Amino acid sequence: MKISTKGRYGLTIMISLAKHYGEGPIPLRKIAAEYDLSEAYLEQLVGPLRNSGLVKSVRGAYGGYMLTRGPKEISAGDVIKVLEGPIQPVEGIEDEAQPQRELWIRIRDAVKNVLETTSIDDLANQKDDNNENYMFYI
Amino acid sequence: MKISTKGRYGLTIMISLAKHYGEGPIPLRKIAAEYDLSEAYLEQLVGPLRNSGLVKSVRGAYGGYMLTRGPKEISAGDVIKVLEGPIQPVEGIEDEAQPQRELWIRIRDAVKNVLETTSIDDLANQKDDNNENYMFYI
DNA sequence: TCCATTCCCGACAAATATGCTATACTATTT
DNA sequence: AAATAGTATAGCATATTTGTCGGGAATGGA
Repeated sequence: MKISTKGRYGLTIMISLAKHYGEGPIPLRKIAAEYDLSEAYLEQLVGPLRNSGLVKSVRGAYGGYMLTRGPKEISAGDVIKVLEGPIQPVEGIEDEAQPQRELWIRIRDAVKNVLETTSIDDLANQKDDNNENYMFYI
Repeated sequence: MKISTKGRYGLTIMISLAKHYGEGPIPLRKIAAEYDLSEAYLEQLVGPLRNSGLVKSVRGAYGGYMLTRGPKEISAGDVIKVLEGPIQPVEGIEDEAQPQRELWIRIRDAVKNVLETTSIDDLANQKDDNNENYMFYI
């Protein structure tokens, strides 16, 4: 049970955009350099973020990405959902009454609650530091 | 962010043992048949459970596995931790003050709380049914 | 107009994880 | 001794993860 770099880097992008909110488009090159990540990989991750409407892009020189809403209006769950898949299982959990059902629901709801009540703005205003490359195991 | 069959089948084993608690050793063959799972695969999963002291084995004819403690004294977290990896990240989260740090801690604590307050006995006394093979996405 | 910058798109690939199967044991009970 | 059952290890097909690479297309500035 883990959150992969996909979700983590995705949050990194969103947090960086939140920090520069209102400053116009921010290029991925800058974010990649700032956090020492692969720009090409970030490009892959930002695709879904754009398609889901969390960020918008400006092409060309001096282009980049920017949040479509204020950092307070975007939750960590919005980002994780797009990059790591749905928080709620697509099928099975509602109709199947397996013994573990109650446990999965409890866990899902607990995680959901945290993800939905934590905004990108909250995270952007944490103390900043470098971005380690380890996998986070829950 | 998902829980794989490893953790799910592991819980299935533990729940089955909880249901037959006090009846002596239960062979994996029986559990595998009851839930229509591969016995050989369950054998792989029960290894870590034995090594971590959650179950003990009795070899030979009429042998099998049994819980080392009462079902109320074993939490879902005990099982998940063994099969899916540590709930707490091994390194990094404490000393690295990355922006997401607070979020990971909040999620970890929320999940941890659910896993630790839900006992195997709780799950064994849920309404029983078959065990679907889908992946559970959080 | 040309060019550097930047987003956009799709293919590919190495590494790891998942979900098993198979084999060959060893230990214990009857 | 034979049957039952656990133990250990290896292999393997598939999927996912974590990227890389190459080529476009749009844009702004010189």
